[in-house]
Amino acid sequence: MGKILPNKQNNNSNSLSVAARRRQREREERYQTILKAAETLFSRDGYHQTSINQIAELAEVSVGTVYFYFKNKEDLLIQLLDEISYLLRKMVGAEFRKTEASLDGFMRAGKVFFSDFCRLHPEKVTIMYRESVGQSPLVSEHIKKIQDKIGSDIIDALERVAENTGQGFPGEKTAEIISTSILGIYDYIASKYLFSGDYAVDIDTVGDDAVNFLIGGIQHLCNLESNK
Amino acid sequence: MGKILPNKQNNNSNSLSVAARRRQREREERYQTILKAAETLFSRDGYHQTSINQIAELAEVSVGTVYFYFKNKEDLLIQLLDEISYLLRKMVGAEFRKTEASLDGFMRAGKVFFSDFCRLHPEKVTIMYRESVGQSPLVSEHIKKIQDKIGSDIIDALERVAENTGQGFPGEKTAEIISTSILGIYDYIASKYLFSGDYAVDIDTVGDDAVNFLIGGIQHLCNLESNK
Amino acid sequence: MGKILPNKQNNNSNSLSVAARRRQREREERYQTILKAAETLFSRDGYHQTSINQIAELAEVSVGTVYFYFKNKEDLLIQLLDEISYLLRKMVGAEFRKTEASLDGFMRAGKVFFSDFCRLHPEKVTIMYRESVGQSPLVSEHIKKIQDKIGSDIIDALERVAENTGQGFPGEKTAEIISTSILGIYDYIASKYLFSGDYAVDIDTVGDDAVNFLIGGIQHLCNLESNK
Amino acid sequence: MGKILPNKQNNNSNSLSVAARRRQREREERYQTILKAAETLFSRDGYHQTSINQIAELAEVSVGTVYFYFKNKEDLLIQLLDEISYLLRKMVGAEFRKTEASLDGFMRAGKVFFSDFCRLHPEKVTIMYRESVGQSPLVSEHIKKIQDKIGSDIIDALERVAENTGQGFPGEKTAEIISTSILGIYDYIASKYLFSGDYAVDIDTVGDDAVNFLIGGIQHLCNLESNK
DNA sequence: TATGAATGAGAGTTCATTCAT
DNA sequence: CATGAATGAACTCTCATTCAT
Repeated sequence: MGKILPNKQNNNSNSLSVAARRRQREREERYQTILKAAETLFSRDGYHQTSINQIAELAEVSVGTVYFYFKNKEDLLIQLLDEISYLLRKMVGAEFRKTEASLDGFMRAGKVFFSDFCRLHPEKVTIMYRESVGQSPLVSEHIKKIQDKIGSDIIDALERVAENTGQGFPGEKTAEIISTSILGIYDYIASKYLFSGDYAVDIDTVGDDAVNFLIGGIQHLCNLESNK
Repeated sequence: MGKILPNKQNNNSNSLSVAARRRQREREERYQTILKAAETLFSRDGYHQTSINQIAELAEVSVGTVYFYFKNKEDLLIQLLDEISYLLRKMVGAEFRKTEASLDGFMRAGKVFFSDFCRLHPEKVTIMYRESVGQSPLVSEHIKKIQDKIGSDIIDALERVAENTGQGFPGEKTAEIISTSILGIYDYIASKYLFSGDYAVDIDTVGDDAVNFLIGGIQHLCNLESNK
Repeated sequence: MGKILPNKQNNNSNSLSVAARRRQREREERYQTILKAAETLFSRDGYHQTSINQIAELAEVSVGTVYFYFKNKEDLLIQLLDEISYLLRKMVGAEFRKTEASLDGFMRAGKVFFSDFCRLHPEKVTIMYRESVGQSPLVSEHIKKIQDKIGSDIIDALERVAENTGQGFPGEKTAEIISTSILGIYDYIASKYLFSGDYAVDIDTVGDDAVNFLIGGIQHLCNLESNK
Repeated sequence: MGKILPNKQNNNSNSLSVAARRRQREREERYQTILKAAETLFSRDGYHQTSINQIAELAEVSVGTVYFYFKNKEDLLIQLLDEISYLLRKMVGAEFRKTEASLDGFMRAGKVFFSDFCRLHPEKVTIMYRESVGQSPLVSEHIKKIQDKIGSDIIDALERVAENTGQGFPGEKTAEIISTSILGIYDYIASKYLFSGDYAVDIDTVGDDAVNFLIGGIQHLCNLESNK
């Protein structure tokens, strides 16, 4: 993730001694252990209902150690959201890039989100979508940046598809609106069908319907025909 | 909203004395004053960043008075969400019922949401969509019920439209998925274009695009043709 | 109980109008209703766990009315303890006075306490013995007076018995010590066998043993022989 | 008392480092300091009249520290009662066991209670007997267990004495009733002559009379002759 | 680096008491 | 006399954060 650890030269050269390398490896493991503990608890109990003591306990380190690796509780959430959004963009983006920027790409990317990302990382989805709101200004600001980044991915994809098919967007903001709508659909569908135990449904089927819904929306707004 | 006030007979008969009626009216005013103060602060700073003391101060009452009218802080949020969702359903539902259960109805309902509800009650939208997540189990449970109610409204509307046009839904869960997607779109579009000061756009235009997007989604999933 | 009601002439003469007499009667009923409500709640939940609001609710009056009849919460407890101790002294003392100041009188008085007072008024016993400790200085002071009064009753009885039988007490404080011991026995036996649901025993049998125990104690200290 | 401190392995092995041992010792000292402060204030002002802030102030720690060592205010009282009852049982029981289970043992144990325990630890007696009633259900339950334990000690002693002297108890519950009566005597005598400043008497003399009183009671119920 | 005891501001909540009507 | 809404001081408890070891 390229996270630069505190007070540490990010020197990957092999000039480091064996001991130094071991220490660096251990540091990174600790960092991840703590982050994983936070992920587990934030997703299970929520950010505000989780205390640093609980995180330290689960990670089997002292509270002091948590504060050595992370500036404060907010930082812990921010780093977590960064990791999650990085993984999300990597997985979904990679799938889209396999196609030649077509609506089919949106379909495949959507399936990857519902069938792979949500299924493999339900806790990450919970945090991404549940702890992304109602936070302090500082965190809110950061979250907006993340969402803008993911939004940009979608807008870029939309524009390339439009270019490829020779179509355009009726309004200046249309691509952005579509992007925002898609994010809303992803969030609500994932939240409803993944975490509320009441719904015992096949996430694949649900994902298919949701993807078809948004494909329809795009076509309707842009007069595109699926090149599927 | 027909909220029954604490320790009060809900006696609407005119047998009440003048003094008693005045007191009851004052009680309801106080109740609304406090609720309004909570709305303002929750929407500006967020639920967790708002203290009961601040609410009392803004409402110009003592903390004790807040607790006279509301069981606790959670109750304050729940009553608020109830009032907001009641208003939302009333406004949007009334507009839909003006049509004869057609896709056009969805369009008009969507416009009412974006152009009327969001514009007139931006704070209510913030609370409805920002404080609806990451809360304690008790609140989460209540919120789920509210969302289910609104979701049911949409599903009912969808089914009546399908019936009217002689179409159907491909899958058992399709109507529910569409409903959930629409809620997601509403949430994200409203949140993005209403409260992030960066975007100075015409909410009407944005709303139009969003509504067209979801209309396209419905048609695509159900093979409906707009009877607009 | 001779409790003088607030701001009221304690005029029992028949010069009062019918209406005035009715009001006075109603006042006394209210007073008793509130006291009874307090008794019920204090005995069930304890003094500190009971609020004035609860008492008012159970008595079906407003909190203001409670404060009209009683100076404050402490006063409520004090009046209650006065009533209880008055009844206790009346019942037990009356029984003792039926005998000619003999050890037999102690026996009969003890039986009255266990078989009559405890059985008929378990809540009064709870309050008398459970709320008599751990209170504020003002209440503590009053309780000490009550206990001294009951203690004096016993000491008087002991001295009359000693006089009747020509015996004496070895030490200056002996009568007082016996009296205190008897009170301790009454308290603990009543508390253990009356209110802890675990013990399903015959209070009469238990009372008999307890009474015999204390009779033995008296004899041993004073070299008396039972004139039973 | 072998109280296990929070989050600590109860590792008594000498494998602990010097620093770790020092920290453990300091933790135990702090724990005792806070408990001692609570004892002082509870005994002087009563449990309900004492606030955590006062305890923290007297112990010269912060409120947070109090809550680091004790779960809550109730826990503080419970730990205190445990320590007191442990000491009481140890002192009185040790004295009784010096004799060969005779009435003389009861005498000596009684003297130890009045002359040693009460004189050395008047505050402990206050708490033991004044805060043992009128508490919340949770505390009440715990207190009942403690009293049952002490009661059992006495019953055991009584049964061994009866066995030694070839006597028996008239009823099934007699030993228990005697035990309860003795506890009542201890409580009332200690409370009256130790803490009510009005009585400046020799606790030894008072104790002697009280002990003789209960010895007489036992003999009378069991037809025992003192083997003194 | 790692620890974990200590901090203390601040939170939510209760409740005896008052007083205008 | 009776009401009950209003008060606000005081309480218990939490927890992010620090720092000496």
